[in-house]
Amino acid sequence: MLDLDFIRKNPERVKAAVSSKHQSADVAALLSFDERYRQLRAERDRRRHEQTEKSKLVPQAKKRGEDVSALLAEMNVLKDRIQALEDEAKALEGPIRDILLQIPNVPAADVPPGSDSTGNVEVRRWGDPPKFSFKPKPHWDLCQGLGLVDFERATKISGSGFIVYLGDGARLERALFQFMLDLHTTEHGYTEVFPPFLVNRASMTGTGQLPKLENEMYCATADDLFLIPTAEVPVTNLHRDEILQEEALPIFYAAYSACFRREAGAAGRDTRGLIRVHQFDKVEMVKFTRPETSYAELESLVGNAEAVLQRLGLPYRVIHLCAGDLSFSAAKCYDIELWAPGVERWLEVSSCSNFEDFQARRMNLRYRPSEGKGTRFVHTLNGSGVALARLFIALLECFQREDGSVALPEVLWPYLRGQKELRPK
RNA sequence: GGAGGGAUGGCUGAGUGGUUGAAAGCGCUGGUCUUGAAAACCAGUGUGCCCGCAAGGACACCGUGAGUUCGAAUCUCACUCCCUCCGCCA
Repeated sequence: MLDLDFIRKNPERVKAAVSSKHQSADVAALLSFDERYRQLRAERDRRRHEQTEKSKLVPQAKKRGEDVSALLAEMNVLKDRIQALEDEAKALEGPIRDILLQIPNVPAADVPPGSDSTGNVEVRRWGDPPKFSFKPKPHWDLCQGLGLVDFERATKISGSGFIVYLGDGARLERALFQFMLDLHTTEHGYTEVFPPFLVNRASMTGTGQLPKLENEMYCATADDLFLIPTAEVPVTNLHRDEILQEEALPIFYAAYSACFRREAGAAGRDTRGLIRVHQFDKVEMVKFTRPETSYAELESLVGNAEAVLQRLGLPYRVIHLCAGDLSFSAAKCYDIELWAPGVERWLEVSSCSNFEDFQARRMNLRYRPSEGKGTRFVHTLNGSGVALARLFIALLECFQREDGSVALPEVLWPYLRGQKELRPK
């Protein structure tokens, strides 16, 4: 959420951000509610002051044996007046907060203009797409031939969009996220976290999934808990409602989690294979930083995600998202896409974002500067490091051989008890 | 699931209707003293929000939300969380 004072002073910039992110929050209404709210509060505060002063007279008068009934009558009128002011102000708090929660973050100054993905800018590429002397197969054929996945039974036990990994498939999945976690925790300075996969409403609101994306998430209604769409939610909320010491910053966490998404708006898209599924595995990186360093930290965060792909030897490109393609909470975001030669598509496997103080404000996460007074909001960042299923796809499709076998990258061998390739059984 | 107990500032802990945002101690920061440190002593030390250029001032906050009262940390109700014991359980 944005600073209300910032909105008061920059209404046009905020309105521009709302429309560039295709949102519909009513900034003008917010400002008029806010104006009225402050009037009411000021009046109430004056009456309260009066009340406090007068209430002190009661015991004094009683002590002198005076009749206090006139004073009490006066106080009763005052009390009703305060109550009325209070009620009217309270009634405005809900609408103010509702609108505030619906206003998206303002894109950073260097974010490219543009209203959709066509405005995105490719920043760099790494690696060459593999050349094949045969027509590379899509991953679902490779999975079939190698016996890695059982799509039919997954549908039977859960429904479409769910995956059962079997045998080498299950081992490869586990090897991949274990490799990624090890890389980030041993070489990139992240502390490993294993979070809950169900979180409460306050956590979902803190990172910005709620109130807008309620329909995108699986909800355990009996307990009002949500299945996490990404480990970003539990991990970023670790420090919700805290005041950190400046010396504690920056904090880096890396977490594996399963991720659950209803994909309600994407029904019918990418129905085949592993491209778009309701449950997938992901290693997520989360950073808490001082405001001054957050953009430098965003660059190194992207680098940490790229390191995963470089070690695996998978070609990718980094995309700087334009304003219109930026998510609700992000101020700046890079996507990393892997080339998947079987399906002949670039697949998004990472999204690295700086939220500046947008999430911190929602979750009331601050730090105390070692110099100077008061508190400041921390900056939060996160990035996939990286998302499975799609990584799994690219790996199979890039390293496939004509006979249907798949070569495994050397960095994974230790995680697979020395196994160097996947062979049809 | 059953039965009890509890929630106060960074921490410990007092406070059961009236200048209590809150005693005391610890911790922390600055100062005095000291060659330096410790000890001792002195001073300071929550957050939010509004008004103000500022100095400063007002208001709110004692788990959360309602209520009683002229006045609530203190009384009432609901909820949440934590602790202890019993039962159940991977």
